[in-house]
Amino acid sequence: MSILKSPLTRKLSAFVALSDADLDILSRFHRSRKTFLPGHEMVTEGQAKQTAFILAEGWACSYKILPDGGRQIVDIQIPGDFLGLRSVLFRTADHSVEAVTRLEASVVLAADILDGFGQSPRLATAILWAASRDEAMVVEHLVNLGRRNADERMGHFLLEMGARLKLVGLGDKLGYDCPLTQYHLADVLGLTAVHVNRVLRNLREDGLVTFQKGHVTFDDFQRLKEFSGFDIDYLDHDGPLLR
Amino acid sequence: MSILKSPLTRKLSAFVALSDADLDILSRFHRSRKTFLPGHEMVTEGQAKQTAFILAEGWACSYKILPDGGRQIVDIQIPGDFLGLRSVLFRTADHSVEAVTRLEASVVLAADILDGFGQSPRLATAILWAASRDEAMVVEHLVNLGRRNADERMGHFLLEMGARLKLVGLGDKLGYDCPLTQYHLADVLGLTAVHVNRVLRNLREDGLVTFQKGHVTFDDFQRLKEFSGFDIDYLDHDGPLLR
DNA sequence: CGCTGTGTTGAAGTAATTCAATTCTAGTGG
DNA sequence: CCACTAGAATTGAATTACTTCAACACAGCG
Repeated sequence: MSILKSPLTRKLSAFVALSDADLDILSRFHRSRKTFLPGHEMVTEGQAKQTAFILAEGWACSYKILPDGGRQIVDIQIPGDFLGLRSVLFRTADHSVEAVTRLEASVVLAADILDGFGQSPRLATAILWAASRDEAMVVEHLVNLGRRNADERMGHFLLEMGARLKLVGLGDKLGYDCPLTQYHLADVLGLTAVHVNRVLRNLREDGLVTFQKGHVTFDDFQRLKEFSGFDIDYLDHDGPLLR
Repeated sequence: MSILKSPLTRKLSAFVALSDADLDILSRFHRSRKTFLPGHEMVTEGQAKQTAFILAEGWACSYKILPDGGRQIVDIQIPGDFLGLRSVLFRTADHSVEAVTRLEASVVLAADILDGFGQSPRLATAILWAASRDEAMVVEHLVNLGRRNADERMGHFLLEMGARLKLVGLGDKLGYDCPLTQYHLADVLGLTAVHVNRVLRNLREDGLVTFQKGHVTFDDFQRLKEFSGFDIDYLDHDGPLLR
C-alpha cells in the first residue's frame, strides 16, 4: 500500500495538510511489517524499550492487569490506529497490548518519531492531535464506566466501535464484523462475562442490537443511540485552522 | 514568579532539557493571569474557540455531563497542570472545566502553542509527553472505575491526589488539604454522594485514611496502598533519552 | 471421539442506589 | 448576639443492579 493511502496518513491528513516532505518523513515510520497471532502480547506493561506500531490489519486491545489478576481493557485498536505510542514516550510501558485477531502492523521506532518532530513541526502537531483524539475516546470510555448502567454501556460501546469502523471502511449503519468474545466485552465494560451475556440478551430482546456469531447488527440504530446516550461528536473533531 | 520556577516549566524540564530559547517561547504561553471564583465554568463542552489555561493556584475539575443530567468528573487539576488543552486542539471542546476553589490561571492561546511547535520541536515533544502523562492518569482512573469496588476506588483516588500534590509541594506522606466535597468525590468515582459518605466511614474505621473538614490524613499509608492496589509508577514516568 | 474455549441459564448472595429524614456548619442579616 | 438559611455531611430502610457459583450446551479441532 502506498504511504498516501495508508489508514494513518488518511487520519492525519484530515487534521493538517501534509506536504510531500511530511509524507516522506511519515513513510520512514513504517520500518517493517510484522504479523502477530491472536493472543500474542505485543507490548508488556512495566517493560522498557518497547516499540510502537501502526495497525494495518486486524484488531488489538490495550489493557492493564490488577494485583488481584483482574483485567481492564482500556481501548480497542482497529486498522489505522497507533498502538503503544505512550510506551515509547515513557521509558517503560504503562499498559500492555495484545493481538485480538491475527494482525499486521508496521513497527515504529521511538527515534523516528522524535526525529520526525524535529524535521516537521507540522507533523508533530498532527500526531499530537491524533493522540488527543485517542484520549478523547478513552475519556468517553471512562464516562461510560462511571455513569452508565450495564445495558447502556454495552449499547454505547457497540455504537462507538461501529462509528470507528465506518471511518476506515469496515462497517456501515447496519452493523459490522466483531471478533471480540464476551470475555473481551466484560473486560472492556468492567462487567463479568456472565452479565455480558444477559445484557446482550436484553438488548436483543428489546430489538435494539444483536451480537451473535461474530457479527453486530443494529436492529434499531436511532433508538439504540438514544437509549445509550451516544453522541458521535467526540469522534468527529476537526482540528484547528492549520491550513 | 519567574518562568524558570513556574510549575509547568518544572514539569516539562523533568522530561527534556529546555534551552533558553525554549524557555522564551514557553514564557510567551503565559499571556495574562486571570482569577476565577469557585464554581465558575472556565471551559464549556461543545463550545468553539475555547482557550486553554495553565493552572497557577487552586483546584479545578474537568467533567462531562450526560443526557440524564448526571456528571462524571474525568480529572482533577492542581497547580502546574494544563487545563483544556484538548479544547484548543479540537475545534470545539469535548469536555467542560470548572473551578473547584478560587483559582489563578495563565491564559494560553492555541496560536501560541502551535507556533511554539514550529519554533521548537523539542518543546513540542515535551508537551506531547506532558499530554501523555495526563492521559496515563486518565487511564488509571478508568481502570479504577472498571475493576475496583467503591472502597478501593476511594483509597486509590486519595493516594493518587496525595502523590500528585507532593510533586508540587502541596502535601506529604501524612496527608494534604483537599477542597473537594463528597459530591465531587461521588462524581469522580462514579458513586452516589450517600455511598461516598459510607465509604469514607469504612476507611476511617478501618484505620486506613481519614477525610474530614477538608483535610486528608493517611492513618496507615502502607496498608492503604496495598488495600487499594496503588502503584505510583504511572505517575513517575521518565521521558526518553532526549539529551 | 474427547477436549477446550465460548456461550447460556438459574438461583443465591453482595454491593451500591434510592428515598427520606436529620444533623452539622458557615455565612447572612436582623 | 441570635435566628435563619443553604450547602454539606450523616444515617436507616427498602430496592435494584450486578456478581458469584454451578451446571450445562454448543462448536471447532486435534
